[in-house]
Amino acid sequence: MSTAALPAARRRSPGRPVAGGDSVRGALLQTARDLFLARGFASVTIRQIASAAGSSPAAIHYHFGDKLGLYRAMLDEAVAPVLAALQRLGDPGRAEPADLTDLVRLYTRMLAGNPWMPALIVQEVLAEGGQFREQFIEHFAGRLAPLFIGAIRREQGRGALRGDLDPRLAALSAISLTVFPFLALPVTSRVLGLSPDEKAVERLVDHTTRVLLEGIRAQEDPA
Amino acid sequence: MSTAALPAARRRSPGRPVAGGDSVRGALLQTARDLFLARGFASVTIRQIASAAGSSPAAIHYHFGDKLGLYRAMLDEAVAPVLAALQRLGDPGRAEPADLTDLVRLYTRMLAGNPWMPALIVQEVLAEGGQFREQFIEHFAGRLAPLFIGAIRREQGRGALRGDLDPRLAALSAISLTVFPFLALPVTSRVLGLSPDEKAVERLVDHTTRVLLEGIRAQEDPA
DNA sequence: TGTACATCAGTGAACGCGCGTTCACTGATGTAC
DNA sequence: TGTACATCAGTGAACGCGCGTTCACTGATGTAC
Repeated sequence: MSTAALPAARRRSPGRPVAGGDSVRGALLQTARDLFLARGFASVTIRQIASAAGSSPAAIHYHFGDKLGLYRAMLDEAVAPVLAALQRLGDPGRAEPADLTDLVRLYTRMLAGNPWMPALIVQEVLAEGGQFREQFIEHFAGRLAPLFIGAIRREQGRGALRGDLDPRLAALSAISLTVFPFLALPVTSRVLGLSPDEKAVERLVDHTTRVLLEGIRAQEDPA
Repeated sequence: MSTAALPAARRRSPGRPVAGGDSVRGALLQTARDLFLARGFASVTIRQIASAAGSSPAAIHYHFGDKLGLYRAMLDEAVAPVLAALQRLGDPGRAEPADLTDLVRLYTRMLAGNPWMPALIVQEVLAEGGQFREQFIEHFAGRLAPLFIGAIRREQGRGALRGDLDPRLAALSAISLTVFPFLALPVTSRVLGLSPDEKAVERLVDHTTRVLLEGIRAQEDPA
């Protein structure tokens, strides 16, 4: 039984790898996303990432220059497709601007479909010193907020929402109801027994939109 | 002009300090709270804390054993008074159980009155690997959630809230509307122009309770 | 089509810095007699 | 009330580890002729 001296795993030998294999670069990016977003920039070492990706710290330097370079590349790659979708949504050339229900539904599905996003928001936007806050404000929040406020103002103008409603606070409520359940899932799954599966997400969307719309609509019987 | 050799600040000399001075221990705890909650455990070094508190790394070892010991002591001290207040609230011997409006108002004021709490929740509860998640669930969330659900069930039983409402989702909405605005302040202050001053907090409470209560109350005219 | 050479995509080992921690020491304070 | 001594509340300097980074090298691949 000579199990003792077995190499733990097939290690890549020195020299340029044969073509067609899976790229070290891609493995590093994916591993970096998992580890950085779960535990934060400072808590993760490049040795941990390299080892989990089956590579070496030097490969990180080769591809990304340094630790921060890897981090930024990971963020760019993760965020790009979501950013593109948002860009299309805010396009003023669209036939019909999105209404409040659409926005809540779309935002909720975006969060549900990209499980790394809540971690990104917590670690890199809301936490002080987060690397991504400025970009997030410029590209996400700064674009979404006007869409919410615009939708509220339009429906308020039609008399469908209370006239004394502050559109900024109403937008805040909409975003709170939409985003917080995903941020708080590690807690609510335990104290409220909530789960993130697809059926639960749809029930959440229905509940949220109903609470929001009932909560801000014009009263039929003003006292 | 012999400014070059001036000592940067009055430094404590070796030996036991004279009595009546402000304690190094207290200064370390307060500085640790500011730095740890703003930037996270791993990003802050004990040299930074010691230096900002006008002390030395060795003093941290003397009082708290190690870095984690300082961190735990800081958490305990910060959280103790809030925990005590919560304990009184959940006391079953109280004459009247808190209703939903009371709970939202109380929770909001707790967050507004302890500006370090949102940072604590983001850094140490919602972030993966947060040191405080278990304690938070046991002592805060695990106690608050039943109070919210209880209040909702009671008002539902009276027919004041929609009968088809899931009390767990309604509690989630209440907590979302209450907590998220404080977590998101670094972002909303810039994209929505919101401020955390006292007047704004009171307007927020009024808005939130109204949206919530209108959003979940029984319909006068069921279709 | 061969072939020589530059380039590419990495590796393994070493380096220096700064981190948490520890050590030997200091001098004011509390206490027993 | 003095005084001797133990204890307390720290300090400054040093230690070792592990971190991000760098260096010299390797061998497959692409390209010019």
